[in-house]
Order: sequence, then structure tokens, then C-alpha cells
Amino acid sequence: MAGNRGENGSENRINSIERAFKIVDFLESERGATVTETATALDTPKSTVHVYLKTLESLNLVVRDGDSYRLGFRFLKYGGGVRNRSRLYRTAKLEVDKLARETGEVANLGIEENGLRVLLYKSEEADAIHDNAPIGEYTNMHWTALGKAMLAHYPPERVEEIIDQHGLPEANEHTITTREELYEELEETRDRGYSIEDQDRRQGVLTIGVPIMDQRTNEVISAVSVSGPVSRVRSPETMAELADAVKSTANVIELRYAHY
Amino acid sequence: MAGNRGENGSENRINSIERAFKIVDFLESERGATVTETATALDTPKSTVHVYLKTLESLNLVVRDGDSYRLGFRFLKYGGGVRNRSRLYRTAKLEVDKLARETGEVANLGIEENGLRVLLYKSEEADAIHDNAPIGEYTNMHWTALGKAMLAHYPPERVEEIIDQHGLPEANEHTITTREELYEELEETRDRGYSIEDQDRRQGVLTIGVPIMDQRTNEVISAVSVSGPVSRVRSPETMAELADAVKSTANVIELRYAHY
DNA sequence: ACACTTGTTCAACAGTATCGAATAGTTGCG
DNA sequence: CGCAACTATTCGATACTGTTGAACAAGTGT
Repeated sequence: MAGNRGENGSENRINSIERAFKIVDFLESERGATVTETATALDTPKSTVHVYLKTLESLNLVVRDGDSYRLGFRFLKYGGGVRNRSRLYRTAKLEVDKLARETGEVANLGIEENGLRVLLYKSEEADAIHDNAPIGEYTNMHWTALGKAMLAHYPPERVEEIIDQHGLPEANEHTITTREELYEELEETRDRGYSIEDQDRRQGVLTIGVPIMDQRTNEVISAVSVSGPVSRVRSPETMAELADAVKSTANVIELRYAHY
Repeated sequence: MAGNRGENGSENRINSIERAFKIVDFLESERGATVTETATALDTPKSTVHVYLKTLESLNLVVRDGDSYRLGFRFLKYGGGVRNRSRLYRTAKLEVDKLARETGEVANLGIEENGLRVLLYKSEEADAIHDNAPIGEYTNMHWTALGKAMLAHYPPERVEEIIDQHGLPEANEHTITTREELYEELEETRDRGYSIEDQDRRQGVLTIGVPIMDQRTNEVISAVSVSGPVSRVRSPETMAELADAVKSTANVIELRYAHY
């Protein structure tokens, strides 16, 4: 009486690993939790959760903190490693720092993975306000400046694919929710030379993004952006200034990336 | 014929999770690998490795890159989250940046977890040389400046525990390898007011470390350090200067941490 | 001392991870 | 072209291991 024979055959996954990472995700989002909390949240017997947590603990992946478990710093290693061996990150980091320093706002570096935007790096000056947008954040492309900057230079069929896969969820009244609107916006973005995220997703935050292209293949690699409070940023002049700064940063990164 | 009855009974761990992370570790260290590479390296049937990789891929934890698999950026999220919700990191980051800027060398922030030193954060100026010491790195305490700075202010029984658990491995002729030497060094460290890692572990690198204490409980929380090339750093004067800079950084962090 | 938490152990069972062998793609070479 | 050598991938039977409810221990507060 073996496994799942009936299905389409490509459903061969290991259950315990999925479960383990459900728990990891939960601990991540809750900033730590007790056995019973996790058990009830994930609708799983306590004893089961217990074995998982003990296993993860023995691997240094979670650590006990009194009665609650939280993710251990071993994850830092994985994360840091992943990022560090990204050639893009290595070439771009210092430029992004510079951009943040020069503009006095938050500067961001992002890429696309699996149709989502991943925040690779974020640089903020001392007076930066937002604590939002944690590094490593996965989110939809269509409501972020980084995402729109990249989409604007993707081949149309790839854009379609991404929409098919992830849809166009709505965060508030500023969010683009139809394909037509999105295509229009992407065209404007190309004309304008930079993308704008004007509270598409988060109240009070305005972001300006520019793609980073591989100069050889002319394909999008990544994107840079600068974020600031709407109140301070949304005048045509400052937006133009910021856009120039972001563009020149993108340019430097492109050059450094090409001649690495 | 259920589980493992013979043993001491407390050995209840889930095998597949351990295996999964062995694979993750391998991919991390190799910066990506193919199915067969992983299979032979871990001495596991290809078919088994295959299922694991497919499972991890479906969870966005690894991504394909041609024929080889590497860790995905989802690990960034875990790592970033872990770090960001560390109160110490939040209060210390900007100070560490400042320290790096002022000294022109690499500044580091570390903590202890499970008797090992974890590199929480590293700040390097544009002209920084070393690409070593990746963020999240776990290593023994006794051959790092951060580790020795912390050990010097640990209760002796805790130091013993840590040595029992991890030993005193040797990296080169500068490494401390006996308990007596270590205790002596820790005492000198206390007298001196800062710890010194003079090529204990890595050729050509000299590091100066200072602990960060909780002002209320007077317990060690963490440590800061500054690293530079031996050639540039090892004169009594520069070492004293650097030590002062590190000490004052540690102090500021202690204050900010206390009045958070 | 009580009731009500929580984390932890245990053993029996069901179901699934496992592995060898077969298959299917790829690449390189004669 | 087609063979050879290399991959990734599928498949099926079995042993094993993850799973679970229930019992136990250890706190915590009233």
C-alpha cells in the first residue's frame, strides 16, 4: 500500500519538510512562540509540534527562550551566504549606501525571484523613519517601485506569466488591479525613465525605482529605488532630483557589474 | 516494531529534517550543486536527494540554476528577520557603522549562541580589504576577539562548559589550545580592557574586541570589534587608539541598550 | 491544596520516506 | 549519425519512521 499512485505522478514531496518550514515560518512571523501556540495555530497535535521543535533545536535552527521558541542565528548564515555570493549584491552594496547618504532617504536594492520581488538590501541613514520592508521580503511586483521598474523592461509574455501566477492583489485604492492599467503604467514608466510607487501598497510612502540592466544581453537584472515620506518627496522637482540620483546609481552599478 | 526503543530514549528526532538541512548546508558551502554531486558528497542515493531537492524547490528554498541547485533568497527573509528582531542589533547597528567610518577598518558585532560566536553584523568602508568572516558565521570563541572579549567576563563555570562542549581546536601556531593559556589570556584581557586576536585564526588579520554589558545585571550581552591588516594595525599606538574607539562604541551601545 | 496551565514522554499504528533499478534527456565524440 | 557516458527523473515494494492521543510531569496562580 505505497504512496500516492493515483495522482498525476509529480506530487512527490516530503511531508515533514513542508511541515518543518510551516513551523519555521510561523516562528518567524510571530517572533517566537510556545509549543501550544504553534500547535493550535497550525492545527497540529502538540506532541507533533514538540518533536519538530526539538529536532530544529538540536540543529541550532531554533533556540529556546524561556518557554517559547524562536529562530536561531543559524538562519543568518544561510541568508548572509545567499546574499554574499550574489554578484549583484557585492557590486551594488556600496553604491546603494552612497545613494542613501546623498539623498538622505532609504535606498533599496531588489531582484525578482519566481515572479515576486525580493528585497535584497536596504540602506538607511540615521534619520530614516520607516522600519518597514524587512530585508528578504517577498511581495508582488505590481505594487512596488522596484517591481514596476523591472516589469517595464520585461518581455510582455513574461509579464503575463507573472500576472497569471500571482494575480494583481489590491492593497488600497491606489493599487493597480487590472492588466490594462498595468500595461499603461509600464509604458509610462518606460517613457518617464523611472517607476513610481505612490502609496500603491503603503500609506505615506513614495518610492522611485530604476532598473539595472545587463549591458551585454540588455536584460533586466535588478532594480534600485529610493523611498521617502510623501510629504517630503512628492513635488515634481524633488521627484526629478531623486530620479536622477537613482538613475546615476543604477548606471554605476551596471558598469561595475559589467566589468567585474 | 516501532521506533528506537533500545537507546536512552531521548533520541527522538525527525530524520528527514536533519537530512534536509544537511543538503541545505552542502548547497550553502558549495554555492550550489547538482543532484549527483550532492548525492555522492552526502553518500545518499540520487533518487533520495532528488526528492529532497524537489521538495525544497517547491518551497522556494532552493532554486534551479541550469542543472545545479542553489539556496534561494527565501533564506534571506529568515536571516533578516532573526537579526532585525534582535534588540541588540537594532540599537547597535548605526554605532557599528560609525565605528567603521571613524577607524576606516572593518567593525564587527557578535554574540554567543550555544557556546559559539555568531557574527551578527559587519560594517566595512569602501577601502576595506577582507571579504572573510561572512555574516552569520559560527565559530569557536577562543580564537576570535569577539569571543575572548565575552569569555573574559563570563563566570568561570560557563567558560568551562563551553570548553567542554567545543574544545580548543587549533588553527595555526598562534591559537590558544590549553585551558591554562586561555585563562591567562582572559585575565590579561580583563586587565588590559580589551581583547586581542592576533592571527589566532587567520593570517594577517589583527582584531581588537570589547564586550557589551547589560548595565543592570552586569552580564555580557555581546561584543564589538575592529579588524585590520596586521601591517597597518600592530603598533602599540594604533592599537591603543583603536581600543579607545571600540570601547567608546561599546559604551554608547550599552547606554542606548539600557534606555531603549 | 486545587484547578488549570504548560512541556514532555510513550507505544502502537498507518502511512510515507526510502532505495534500487529502470527510464528518459543531454552532451560529446568518433 | 549513433554510440557512449553522463546526467535528471520516474516507479514500486518494503521497512521504517513520523504521527498521534493519551498519560505524565512540572509549573503557576488562586
